[in-house]
Amino acid sequence: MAVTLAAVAQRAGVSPATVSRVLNGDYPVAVETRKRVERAVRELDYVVNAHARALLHATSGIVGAILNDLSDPFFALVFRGIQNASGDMSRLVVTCNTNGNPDREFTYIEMLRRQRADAVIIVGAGPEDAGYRRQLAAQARGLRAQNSRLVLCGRPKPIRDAPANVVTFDNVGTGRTLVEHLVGLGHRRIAYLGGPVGRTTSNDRYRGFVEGLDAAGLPVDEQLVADGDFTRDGGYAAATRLIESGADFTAIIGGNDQMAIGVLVALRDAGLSVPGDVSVVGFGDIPIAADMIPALTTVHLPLEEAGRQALSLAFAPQGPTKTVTLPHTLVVRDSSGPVRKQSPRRGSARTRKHR
Amino acid sequence: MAVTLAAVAQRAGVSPATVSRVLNGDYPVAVETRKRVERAVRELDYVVNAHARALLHATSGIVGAILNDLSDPFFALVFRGIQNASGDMSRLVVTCNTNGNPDREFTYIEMLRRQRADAVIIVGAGPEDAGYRRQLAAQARGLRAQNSRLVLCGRPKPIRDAPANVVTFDNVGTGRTLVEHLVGLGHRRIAYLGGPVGRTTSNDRYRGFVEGLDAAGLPVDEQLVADGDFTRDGGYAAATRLIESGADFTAIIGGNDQMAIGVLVALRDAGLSVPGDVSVVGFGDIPIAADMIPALTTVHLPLEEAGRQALSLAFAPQGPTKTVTLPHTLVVRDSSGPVRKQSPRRGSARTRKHR
DNA sequence: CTGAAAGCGCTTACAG
DNA sequence: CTGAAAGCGCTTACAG
Repeated sequence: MAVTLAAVAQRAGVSPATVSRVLNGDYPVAVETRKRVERAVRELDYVVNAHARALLHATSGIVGAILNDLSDPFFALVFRGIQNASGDMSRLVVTCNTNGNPDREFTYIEMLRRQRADAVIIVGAGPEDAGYRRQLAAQARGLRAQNSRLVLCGRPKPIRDAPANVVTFDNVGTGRTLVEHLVGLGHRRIAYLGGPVGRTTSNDRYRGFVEGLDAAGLPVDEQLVADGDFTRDGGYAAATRLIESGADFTAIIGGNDQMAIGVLVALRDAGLSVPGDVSVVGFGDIPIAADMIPALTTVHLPLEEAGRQALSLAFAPQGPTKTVTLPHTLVVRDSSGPVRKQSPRRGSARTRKHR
Repeated sequence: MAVTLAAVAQRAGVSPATVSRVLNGDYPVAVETRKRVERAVRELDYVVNAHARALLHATSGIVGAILNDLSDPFFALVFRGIQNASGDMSRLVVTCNTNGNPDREFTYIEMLRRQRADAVIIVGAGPEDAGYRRQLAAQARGLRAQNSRLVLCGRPKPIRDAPANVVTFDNVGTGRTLVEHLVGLGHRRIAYLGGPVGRTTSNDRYRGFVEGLDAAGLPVDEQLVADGDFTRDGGYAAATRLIESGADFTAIIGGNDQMAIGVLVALRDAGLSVPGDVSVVGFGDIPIAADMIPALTTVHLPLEEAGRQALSLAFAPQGPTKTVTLPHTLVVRDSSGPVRKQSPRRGSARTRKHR
């Protein structure tokens, strides 16, 4: 179907070996011959078959990135880091969206292994359950056996001795940081509208929340805690339910920035002011967070940097596995402020507005 | 290095042919034999080599998506449509970020051709210049010759007879629609802060702007027109320059939603109210547009649908090339309103706020 | 139901 | 500087 190297050889009147040498350019070929071959390549519009090559080299130049959803800014940013770091373009990055489904994750790993991918990077949280973790560790070993590697970006190793490199954040720490910030502002009744249950990131952030409360001598009020799905709409829904429950609170922590943005809108729709009536904070510091009104207080996570490091770990020389924990920083903006004396009331109108 | 089919055959005590048959499952194999083979596969953790397979089939199960930047919501949404449409997961989607660089685009097409990609989808605007268009058409023919295809998503064919399918929007129409909307609101001095110069989408939207003005009997005022780069920061910068120029205007059209959001923030920072002093509109209707304050009036583009259709065109049965133009709709929100009597003034405070 | 053999499109020692 | 030959890891007629 497609033009083959043999066809080029025939047209140029040389052997396939010679064509190959011209193409790869690292071998002496007579100038005349080279020219003839180059002309034949041009005339025939020959494009080398990467599969035939890969068969010889046992490497493919492909790296796989497995993520929940590329249209989520968290993943988009990490992915951009990955892409930029593999910037010389000699590599092709395959993206696999799992929508958080572990089965799809394994299917994709399998496909990537078939492609003899040079590395597989899994971005984002993973399930906490033991069965899943064992299976992932097995895949890590499989990849290693193929001379490929697994890098986890945004979650810890599934089991201690899994052959995988890790670049992640101190998610527990971020949760604690946010609580400290709010407590410092005088808040005592802090709601937590978290991410999907049973996943590493959600669990760790929530753990940090609990630890922070503990440290401040505050109890966890089940009424003020709900799970979500890391989406803007999920945040909106959870906040709406919280407001309608009549519960008493002066601050809300969203499981991530998108949820916090949903919370912001839900409060606005309910006629509550931020931070006058309720303070709102998130995790991540995605770009749009700063453009919200009020601008969102959040924990900055170096997402692009994480992607960049994940890629470089994927091609680092062999050696003992590494775990890199990237630092986070609290970014205080307008959505969090001192607690008010009374509980929030519908329809209150005080707003602080500036950037 | 990696486990081969031959190794499995040896361990199971059968021929390679038999192992292949068990793996592909479409051929009668004795139950006993099948079990032995399956066990060997499991014990050895055998994963078939996709390259060896591709060599036989002349197809790879790979589709390439070439886009400017996946962390731009426009592209992220289209890409999500592509991914979802190829949802059975038997295909791998390779993403290639070009950052708008045509050279990178061609490099990626070449790599995808080497991989014998089943299809290549290019998303977003392209340069208008003739040299580029000729080259792209040549690649389209090359792809066709390899039994692959090119789909253009968001731009027209480079030349009339290029063998490429197209799914796009009526960009000229969207520009006109926005002007009509603003003129209907009484605006006469409308600024246009457009996208990158020389690219199809920017040019078409601007053309629509000019046509709309024409239809309303209004002149184009060069003072009120500037180019940008389709980013939030670019919109912010362009709007800031416009404000500082002291020019007289009552509405701003951003080249896309991101630019419009930047414009919104710039106006806020300059103490101007939207839509009290200035109306702002954009193109695209990315999700966050509705969460801005004020919520952004924009032209809704069915981005995900475009991605979905692009993928399905990529695998549609052969035939004459198709061009699908998806409909757009004006979404009026809070950022546009009736024109005021006088010109905008710094520090005016009237705001309309609701959703 | 199973196996031996040819071949997919390349590259790379090996010879000359 | 150039070519013939073997081989990468699979699948698929062809035989039996």
